[in-house]
This record gives sequence, C-alpha cells and structure tokens, in this order.
Amino acid sequence: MSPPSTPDSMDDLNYVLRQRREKLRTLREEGVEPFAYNFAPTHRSEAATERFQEAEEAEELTDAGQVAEEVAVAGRILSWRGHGKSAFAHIEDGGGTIQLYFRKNVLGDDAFEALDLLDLGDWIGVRGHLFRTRTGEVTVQVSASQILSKSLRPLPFGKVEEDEETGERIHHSGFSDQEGRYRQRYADLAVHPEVREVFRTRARIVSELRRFLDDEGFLEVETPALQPLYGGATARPFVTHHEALDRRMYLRIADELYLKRLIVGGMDRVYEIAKDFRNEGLSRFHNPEFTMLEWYQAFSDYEDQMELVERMVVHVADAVLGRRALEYQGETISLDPPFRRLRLVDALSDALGREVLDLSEDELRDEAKDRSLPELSGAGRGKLIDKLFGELVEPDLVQPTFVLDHPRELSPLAKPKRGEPRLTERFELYMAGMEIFNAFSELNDPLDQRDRFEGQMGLRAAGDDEAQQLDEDYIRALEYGMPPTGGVGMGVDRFVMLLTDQPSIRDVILFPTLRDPEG
RNA sequence: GCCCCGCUAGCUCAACUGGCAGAGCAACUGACUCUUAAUCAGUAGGUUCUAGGUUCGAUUCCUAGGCGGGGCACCA
Repeated sequence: MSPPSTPDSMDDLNYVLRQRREKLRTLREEGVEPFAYNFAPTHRSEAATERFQEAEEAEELTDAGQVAEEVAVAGRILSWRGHGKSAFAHIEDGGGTIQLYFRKNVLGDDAFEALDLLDLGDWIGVRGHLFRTRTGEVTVQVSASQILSKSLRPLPFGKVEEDEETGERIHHSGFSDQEGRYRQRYADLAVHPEVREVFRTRARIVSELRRFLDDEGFLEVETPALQPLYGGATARPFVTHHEALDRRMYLRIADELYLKRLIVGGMDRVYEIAKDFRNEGLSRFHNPEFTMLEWYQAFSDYEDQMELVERMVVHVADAVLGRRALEYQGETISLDPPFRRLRLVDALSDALGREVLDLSEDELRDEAKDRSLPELSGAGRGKLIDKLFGELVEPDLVQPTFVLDHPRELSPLAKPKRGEPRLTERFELYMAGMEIFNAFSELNDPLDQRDRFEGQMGLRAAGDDEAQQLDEDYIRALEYGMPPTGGVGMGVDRFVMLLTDQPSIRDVILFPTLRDPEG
C-alpha cells in the first residue's frame, strides 16, 4: 500500500510497477504527457455501437463498410490482443465497452510503435471510423489515439468468456478476495461492472423513494446529525466533543425526534434520507453508519402508514425492477400487496401455546430458558418477548409481513393500542427475514411521553445503557401540541440488498466500515 | 466478546504424512494485419499475514497476535 505515498524508491516497487513507471518516463521523454487534461468524445461506447447500426440499416456505409464520419471514444483499456502489425483492444466507458482495431498502415509507423507503451488499465481516447469485423462486432478502426492517463498499478482484471450459445458469461480468475474488494472498492468497481450496476440500482431506488414521497406531498428536510442528546431509537451512540462549545455531542442514532418537532411546527408531511450512526457490532445486516429514510405524516395513524408503505414498495418495484416479485438469495418474494399482517403477541402465543400477555416476567424467562436463549439476566418483559419472537417467529417472515402491535415496554415513542393499553400501535415490515420498516402511531401526549421516558430512565439506571434519554425539549415541543401523526423509518441499505439480491450490507455500501488494516 | 473457516507471485489458485514453493492469467522478449480467455516460443517475478516455538529441516505442526468471511452474542 505504501509505494504511491512514499518518495519514489524504485527499488521497493515490484517489477510490474517498475515497468509501468519506465513506460511513463519513456512517454515523457518522447514529449507525450501521459496524464492529459481533457478529451472530447463524440459518443459513449453504447451510443457509438448504435450509430453504426443506424448507418448500417440506412445503407449509408462506405464501400469499405465503414461509417463515413469519424467518432471519438474514450475509456479504460480492458483487453489487448496484438497481432504484429495490428491489434485489437476493448475499452470500457460509462456506457459499456467497445472494440478498437489498430493497424500499422492506418496509424503510421510511429503511432503504431507508441502503442507498446500502453498497458491494461490505461485510459485512452481514440478517433476512427466504425465498421463491423468479420466476426460481427462493431469496432472502431482507429486513425488516431492519445493516452489520457497512465495506469501505474495493474488492476486485478479477470477474463470473461461469453458462451456463444447461451450468452453466459464465464469468469476466469478475477478479483474475488472480499477484503480487497471492500478495502479497494475503486478496484472492485473498475473490474466488476456488476458491482457498478448494484450502485446504479441503489441510486435509482433512492431516487424513486424521493419521487414517491414528493408526489405524496412530503417535504424533504435536513435535521442535525450532531446532537446534544440522542434519541428516537434504542442504540449506543458515537460520542464526540465540540471544542468551541466545550460540550459533548452525539452522532444521531435516528432522526425521529427532530422530524416530529417539525410536525409540531406545522410542517405536516416531512421526510429525511440521512446517515444514522450506531456504535454497535458489525454484521451482514449492520454497518455502524447506515442510511435511514424516515417520514412523518400528520393526521395519519399506523394503519394509514401500512397502506402507504405498500404503495411505496410497489412503486419502487415497478419503477426499478419492472415487476412485483424478486429473487432474494434463492427465495422468491412477492411484493404484491396487501402484505400479510401478524399480531406480534398472537404469533408468539401460538408458538408458545400460551397467552403471552398473561405470562409474568419470570414465566417468560422460563420459556426463554427452555429454548436455551443465552444471557437474559438483564432482560425485562419487553426484551424477553422480543427475544422469543426473534427466535420462534422471525425466521419464517420471508414474504412481506407486517408484525403488529408491539408491547408497550418495547416502544416508548408509540401510542397505546386502542382498547389494548398494554400494546402499542406499531408495525415492523419484514421481508426476506430482514426488518426493513418500523412505524408507529406517534405518541403525542406529552404527559404519557414523559412517563415513558422516565420508564426508560429507570432501565438506564438498572444498567441498560441503550435505554432512551429524557429529552425535555422534545417534551416541550409536544406540549405545544402535535397533531395525530403516523411515522415510518426505513432501512434503505437493507431495502437495496433485497432489490439487488446482495447477501451483505457491505455489498450495497460503497465504502463499508472495516477494521484498521494496520492492526 | 465467543466459535468455525481462510490468508502462498499483481490476480485466481496448487504444493501428499514436515523434505528444493508451482500453474493459469497479468508482465517482459520475440513471431504474427479481422482477433476476442487470440495463438506460438522463451524470460522474469515469492518477507508463504506477523512474532515466537518444536524440528536436521516449517507454507505444512504448536502458541500468541493481525485482517477478512460465516455464525452466535450485542444490536435492529
């Protein structure tokens, strides 16, 4: 990793890097600047291919079978096949790949010799006429070429063979080391078009989420990521310090309490797409910083929000996938609403064969012990129910399922369930076993909210350092009056995982959090 | 934090029970003017993750550590 940052001690470079530096020096000696300032392509590779087909169909090709006007294309050299006095290459640009054909008698001796100084990975710009090779591939017959940037470090290109009959792409060698791919995402992206495609899809998904909410009359807002108090979720925060204010601050774990302050302020439909930060373990489903979409809609309850979520999922699926079913890691998942609804306590009661709400904390603990769930000493009723649910019910939630009406202890920001005060009006939407949405009829009674916060303070005093803090300013906001409001949080990364069939959250985050490689 | 698996050339991988560390691709030299995993001939390329230990001898066995992957826990 060190060569680029240390002064050139050529001795330390391995021979491949050394050779490329020598080519770089030769280019400069010949008066060629290997790091150009710009180039003006007339087409991206895809458009160039289309241009040829257009000319071909219109029967406008010259006698030599070429398009009359020259095109200019630029890209990174992916492959090179030299044949003495000619050569074929493929370059790749943002639009795909295109083949180049170099001939000594077209380019001239000097320009053809200069091709020796090119390597895989170099960026070049070329001009030339489009034609179709004997084997049928649209190709640029290069009349002039220019190096745009010298690659001094070999990219880990594999080779791809396309099966003529099935069109199947067979990968040879390649870059498959997970660690290398995450640490050097630039190299991963450079050699894996399919990885670039995942992130293109991610952008489309986020864009469709925005479009959907905008069309529903929501206003996109931005709230603080640096907060004097953290809240809106149960999680351990990242702690930092503001020097000038000499004050401890936290990176947000959720946007919730700020967005609801905006509802109090009369902004009756708001949303935010933001990074949240949680100081907890990493896993296939957890990255310390992740993207959350939250929205709040005045005058709605969680029933209304279930309907909105269904419409949102369908909107994105239609727009991005063009269908309402998908394959996730071998499972077929239908996105056709209405989604299944499952009351948490009913599902758990069925699994246990006993009425969950009638069980005492000790009885719940015994049930958990019977299923050899580990480390439950500190858990209260809410946590025990959550654990049991996670163990007994959650694994089955492959098809989209709204899990409803969580116990009050688990949901300090949710309104009590109408007619069942031990429960709250809350839902989580599970898909492919992942919790992707979480929503409430938002608690807007400031007195009840204070009681709930105080309950959390009790848990905190008992040693639960993830319990929520009492936010007096938020209570004050509620005292001014918050209309009935439905609010939803969505794990954007997980939703992207689902839609792009990626097994790990690291595969949908460009630069996932990793340990320090130095150790 | 715990368990399992992995770490060997730029990349992908071999190397029996502990016995000279190898191949394909990439690179380099040469041949080749419609190839596409181009082909053919040749050359070079290694701190076997790190530090100890056992041994005549360690990529291989042992101990500790690092990083990654998977699982569990934590957490959503």
